[in-house]
Amino acid sequence: MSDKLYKIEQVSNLTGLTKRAIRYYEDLNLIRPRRAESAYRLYTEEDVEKIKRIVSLKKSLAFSLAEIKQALELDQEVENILSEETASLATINSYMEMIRRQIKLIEEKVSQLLVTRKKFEDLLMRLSSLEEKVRKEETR
Amino acid sequence: MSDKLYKIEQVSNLTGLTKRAIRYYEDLNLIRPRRAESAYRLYTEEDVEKIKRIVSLKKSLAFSLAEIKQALELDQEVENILSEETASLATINSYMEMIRRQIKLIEEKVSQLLVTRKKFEDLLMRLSSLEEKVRKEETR
DNA sequence: CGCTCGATTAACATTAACGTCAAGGTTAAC
DNA sequence: GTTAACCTTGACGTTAATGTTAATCGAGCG
Repeated sequence: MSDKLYKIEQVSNLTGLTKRAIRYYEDLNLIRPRRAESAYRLYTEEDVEKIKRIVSLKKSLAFSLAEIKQALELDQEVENILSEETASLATINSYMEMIRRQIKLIEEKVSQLLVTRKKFEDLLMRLSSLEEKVRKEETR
Repeated sequence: MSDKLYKIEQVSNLTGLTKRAIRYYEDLNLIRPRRAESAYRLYTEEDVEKIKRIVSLKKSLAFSLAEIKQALELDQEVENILSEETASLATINSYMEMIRRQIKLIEEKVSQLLVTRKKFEDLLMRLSSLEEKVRKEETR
């Protein structure tokens, strides 16, 4: 089961990447889809899962200087409001909303990173078991 | 006190950025150093702190596709080792070390992000107090 | 005063990560 | 069997974030 093969546009829909980006990732050897006789790229479920993992890792990246600037400006504006104490309720609430959005963004990145960390920790534990086993066999 | 002014090379040493990058950030209006009569840029302690904050935010980013590829490859190699069970102790230990390094990297990024989140949460609480105060004054 | 070191702007170069054609094959529906 | 919708491989364009080089100016030292 699950030997379904996808063409690139479907993969694009499934992953949110553009077709161009998907081909680019192949240039970088991040993925290696097989080919039909027609030379069409054919992606397995596994390929798609791998691309989704890449997307998730990339999302925990995405902090351009422009975004950093926005965050710092938001910070500064709020500091001004706090020191002047002359803002309207509407203004205050709108800034609170903006900050909440920033916090949410950060939390998404953090949780992406934690998923990745967990994967590595699992690998570490499994390697540790293997090491113990090998060690025992050697001293046999 | 602390009205010391730095020239660009000193700032470069203090922050780890190149002079070019520092000037570029000025182009983006991320920083606004004052100028000497000679047109030399002069940076206050505050300027330097701000730049350090930018660097820290940038570091919690830094996950290029090349790095993602490395991580995925490491993952794959380890999976192979685990399934084959033929690796030497030395191999196993070296992979464990590589994984530990990846985990450390991730944890650094996470803690950077958490610092930033905490700053925003502080702002949120302070805004919340201000809101309450304003609300009371309005219904007075 | 001249020399050297460091600062300035300007401008062109580069790398990553795609976007955007163009020219041509493929597939599926009618 | 032709047309529309999708695929392919170039190849050149673009944006962010710098690197690099050139030409010029200022500062401090002997």
